[in-house]
Amino acid sequence: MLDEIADMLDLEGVERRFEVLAYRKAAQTISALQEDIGELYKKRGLEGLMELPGVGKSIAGSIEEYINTGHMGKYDDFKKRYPVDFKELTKIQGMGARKAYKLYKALKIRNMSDLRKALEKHKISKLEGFGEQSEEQIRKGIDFLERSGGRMLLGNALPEAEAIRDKLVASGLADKVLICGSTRRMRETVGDLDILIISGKGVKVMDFITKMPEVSSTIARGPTKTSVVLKIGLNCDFRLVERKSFGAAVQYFTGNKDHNVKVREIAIKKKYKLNEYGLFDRKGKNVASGEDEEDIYKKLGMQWMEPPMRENRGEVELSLQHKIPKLVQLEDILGDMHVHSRHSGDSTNSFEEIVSEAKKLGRRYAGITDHSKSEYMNRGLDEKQYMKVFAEIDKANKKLSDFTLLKSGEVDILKDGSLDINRKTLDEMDYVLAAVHSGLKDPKEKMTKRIVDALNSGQIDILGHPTGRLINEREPLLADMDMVFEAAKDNRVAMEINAQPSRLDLNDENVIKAKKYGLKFAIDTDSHRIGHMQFMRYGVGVAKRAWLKKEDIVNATDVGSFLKFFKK
DNA sequence: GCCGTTTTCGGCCCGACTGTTTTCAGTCG
Repeated sequence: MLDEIADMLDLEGVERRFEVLAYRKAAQTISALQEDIGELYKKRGLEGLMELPGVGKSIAGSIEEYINTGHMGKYDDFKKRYPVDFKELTKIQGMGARKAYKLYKALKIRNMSDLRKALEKHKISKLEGFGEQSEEQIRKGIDFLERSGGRMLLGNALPEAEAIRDKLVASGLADKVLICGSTRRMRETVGDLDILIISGKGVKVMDFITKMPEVSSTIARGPTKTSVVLKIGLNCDFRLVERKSFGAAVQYFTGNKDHNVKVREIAIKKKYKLNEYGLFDRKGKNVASGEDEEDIYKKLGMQWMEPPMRENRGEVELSLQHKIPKLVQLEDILGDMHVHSRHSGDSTNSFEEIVSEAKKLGRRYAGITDHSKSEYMNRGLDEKQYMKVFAEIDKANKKLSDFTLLKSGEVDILKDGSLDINRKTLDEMDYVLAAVHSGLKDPKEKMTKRIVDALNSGQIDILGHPTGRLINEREPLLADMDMVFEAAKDNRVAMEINAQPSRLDLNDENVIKAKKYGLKFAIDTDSHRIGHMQFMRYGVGVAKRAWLKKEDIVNATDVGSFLKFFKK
């Protein structure tokens, strides 16, 4: 709502542009909040709200009003004047509030369905300020939205699943609860949640589930299976089995489908039958212990593997040969090479906060990677400012005995393939992380040359979020990844696996490809807030899906070995 | 509308890019 108020304020004219900024900032703070804002208000009242950065008396008042009454007067008033679904329409790439409002004024378009009708009649291209290409772009934007629609980021789905699991366990009604499906396989997006339960109190469990505050409606409800729609807009299937079937059920509900088909074929060859209740011989006798997934695989002559491998990408064959690799684990990650600090504009983290959180998470070093000067919006650093930050890092390190802060920067790769920070300053960095942030729509040839030139400069150690994609929001940049990986190999540049849930960049498929070139990887959180440092598990998920081992990861070693790797 | 303090007002980010124009508006980051 605050974001939409900002949209509508924006339409009021330039003189209100600072109010727009204020509302945007408040909206951002609240959406990044770990805690539910209703809970915060309950605990700390209006004062608690006003302590949030960017939330002052007026906005806090609006939030309070909304929590207490379900309405926000300011929002409602604006909506009367601008009866347009900006939230929906601005999801279309290239469509902002102004264009949306123009469409409303000219064609009375209020929402997506109005817009579709206008597109069908080719009305858009005839409007002043719009043309054939604009119409086509809008059409493409809607297509993209639809293609990505329905699947939720793992980073949103997994915490929701965990919260539900924890409540079920805490209720005392369930003996065992396990999150299965694509969530367990750590897919980057999740179509629905699958939660498996062992309980002797089936009816009570299902009662409990359908009354959970997370649930908005019930689709189906039976003694062993209940399907609900969650308030976050995701379906969730609950499946209840007996203890003796748990292992088989976990295997079955974890998938994926193709993997399961293969495993079942193996069962048939061995004259067994595998279903979600167990592994049975011809006489119908359960031959696996059943309580444990590993035993199912073992009885089939297979080696158990972690769920992220189960995508039928050759893991079944490997498992039959007992050659499943030992995958990198979250605990192996000792450093976080991409952390923003308060020295540039889009983060508020102090060194003290970063160190304390990193230590809590078992890390032993972290690289400070504030934006470089081309990121005007984020008040990126110039050479002089970097040197100042480095001096502060030196100072901070003197006080640290069991942790090391490293000097780095998230340096911009400019349109001509050069870096926007001079060599002298880059040489002062312990390692250089570079990334493309602008001109993301460059044609393939140009973009490839740009990145390859940058890699060939010999000044880069880690290529940050190499494809620039934002899941469900922005397509990856066009570049010939084979040429990029080749150049990275020649220059000993590691690829980042950016663990931000909306990035996961490189993704699993690109990691598999890059690994064939013998490249190494840095799994980084790209933290802009302290809470982001916990995103590491999503990056490790990508690594596991690409079968990476500890040796493949440059930050799964001590700080000395990490630095040695990049010595050129 | 928020914030910090050189504190109760003045400042708040701004250039690139696109598609539309023919000098710019809108969007993005």
